[in-house]
Amino acid sequence: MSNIRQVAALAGVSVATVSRALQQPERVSPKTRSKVMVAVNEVGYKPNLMAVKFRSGKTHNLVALVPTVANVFFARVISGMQIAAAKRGYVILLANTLGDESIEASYAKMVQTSQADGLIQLRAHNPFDSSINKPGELLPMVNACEVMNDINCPVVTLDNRAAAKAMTLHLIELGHRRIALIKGPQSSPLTCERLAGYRDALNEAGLIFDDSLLYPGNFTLQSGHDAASEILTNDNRPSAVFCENDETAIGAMQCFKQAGLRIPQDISIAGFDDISFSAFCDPPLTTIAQPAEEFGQTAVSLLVDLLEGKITKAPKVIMPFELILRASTGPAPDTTAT
Amino acid sequence: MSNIRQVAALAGVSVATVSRALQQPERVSPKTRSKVMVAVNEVGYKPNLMAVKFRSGKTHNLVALVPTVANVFFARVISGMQIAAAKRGYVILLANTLGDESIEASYAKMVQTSQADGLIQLRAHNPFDSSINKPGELLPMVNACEVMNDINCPVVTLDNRAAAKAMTLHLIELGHRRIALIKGPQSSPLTCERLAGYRDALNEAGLIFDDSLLYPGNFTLQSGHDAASEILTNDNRPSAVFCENDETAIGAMQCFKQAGLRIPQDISIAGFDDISFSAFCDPPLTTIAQPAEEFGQTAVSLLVDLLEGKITKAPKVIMPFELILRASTGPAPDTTAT
DNA sequence: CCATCAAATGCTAACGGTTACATTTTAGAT
DNA sequence: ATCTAAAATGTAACCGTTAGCATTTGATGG
Repeated sequence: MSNIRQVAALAGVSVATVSRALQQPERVSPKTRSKVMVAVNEVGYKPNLMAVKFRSGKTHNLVALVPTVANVFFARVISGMQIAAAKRGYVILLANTLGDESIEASYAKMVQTSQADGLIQLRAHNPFDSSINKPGELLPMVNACEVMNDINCPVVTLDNRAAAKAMTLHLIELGHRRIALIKGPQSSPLTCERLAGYRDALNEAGLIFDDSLLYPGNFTLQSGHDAASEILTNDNRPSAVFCENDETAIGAMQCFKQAGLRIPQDISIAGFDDISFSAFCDPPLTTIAQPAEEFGQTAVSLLVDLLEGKITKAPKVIMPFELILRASTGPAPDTTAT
Repeated sequence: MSNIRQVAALAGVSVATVSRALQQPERVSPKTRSKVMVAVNEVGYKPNLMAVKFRSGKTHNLVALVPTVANVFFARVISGMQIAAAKRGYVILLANTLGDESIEASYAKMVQTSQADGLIQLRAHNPFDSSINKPGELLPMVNACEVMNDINCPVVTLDNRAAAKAMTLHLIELGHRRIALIKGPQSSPLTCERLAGYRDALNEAGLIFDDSLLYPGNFTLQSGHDAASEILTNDNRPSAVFCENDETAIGAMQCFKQAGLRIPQDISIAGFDDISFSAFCDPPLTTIAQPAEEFGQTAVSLLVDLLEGKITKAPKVIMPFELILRASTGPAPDTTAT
């Protein structure tokens, strides 16, 4: 591997001149510049960027803590992060943490060991150990999607409560009175927020909250399927099911259909996220669209701003959601009899 | 940010001793070691790994060129790469290339600029410029999933031709005589290999190959849906459709169902990849399971072996596939009449 | 008490760039 | 031709760590 000294020797100039010829060509005479370029090509010189990063103290790396890369929604977020990072000259170091705090901590340590400048966390948990805290300074981090409310860094999120309320109201307007909710993991704040929105809607419509209509889930296809078979055993079966994400809804949908129920004639199903598969279910799934790519882009953009000293206060960005009405939700069966 | 000199000063020893106390504790007396540890904790010393990497010339970073992170199959591969990389002390730098050769090239350059030690390419294209070629040396790269056959590096793949043949034979055994094929992108070798396997099966069964049964696709849900509506306009409609991946199959399935066809009674559908959604379709999708996570793990493992000089010849690893028979394929409609 | 040797520790030169500062060259004005 | 200022180039310190070699310390045996 050639280095700048070899180039300098070959071109018959000093290393400083080579460096300048490459970084600030206007500061070098055209003649020297071309001598240098010839030498560069001759030896196939490529600057060692590890040395540059070490010298400058800036790595231009960003760690992304993602609970599960294999989750379609997160995949879209990652995609957005990539785009924004590339645009601003940063690289994403992807960590598939499986929600494990020790894995998160080990990747967070990359920031403290100067391997990365900052971190994006998609889960509501501070991955840093306390040694990183500087009084009055923001953490070198952005918390997106599933966020903490008392964290000292920029935050990008969605009004999950309002979104869940909107969806529940949609089901209520269709005449549904008994609406099941298949929840996400207990530990996730998203689960609580969406549950709160669901309750808000019931309250507003004057419906009573019945916790026998709450079913556990964990955002996977299988958990949706399992919850659905539980629902089928309910003597007083709900006429609609709101699932806290699309995977759960798709899993549930399969179960209902295989049990011979028609969707939405016999039971309505709604999801959350609007992953690509949701538009290609049969019937297509009513859901809440989240701007997943924009989540990633905004998170990166805020983080870079923070790292480059362009912001000193931690903003809280609320992204918009959209109710996507498709064919999986319809009037409640008994509504017609009313 | 504290450095090793501050620790040394505080502990009253030389920097070399601090370094040794941390890297090879047995080479330092217990007394000194504890003095050093006290000082380390005192100043909150964390070694600057950028400096270490620069010094050692090894970054322990691996670039992964992934056509689309948002593709469920690739997401599984990435997950496998992560696991294997973490196990061997490497970090994955994820590049979402969108199949764009200039984006690939820009990330490949990270290897040549000492920002990464090696690269994993999931597409059949050499992302390096020729300057990296060393006579008689392997490229610092592993090519996985969709592979080139004349590339000077380890390769991890599946016998796509045999797999496609097996699936086609399965459909033929069910009595299907007219089997459509929804292809992947023209540019992908996978498309050709799977097509070849499809033809092999037809030949073996003595069926004639009819290229009006070939439909273009690009591995997306939408393209499956589009191809299916084309198929519906075919006067002599095929009784089975083999899709070159599961997304395509799921898109096609929706189209057929919405057109009132029953699956598999009216038309059989088969996919390729066995993504998680395939088991949760209605009906569940017959497909070819690929060991996606193992692809990623094996690729990383081979690459690390190569980088650490443990292999000098480029192996070609063929991963096993498995025919997963589910309910989306069944006897051909006219077979019953036979 | 000294010689010998091993263990422990220290000193310092790398690694490959960048950049502040010093020095030389060049061009323009007189 | 001479002076001056600007442009071009060179010199060397620096970033934080490691590791080879030199030196010191301490233990062992005679």
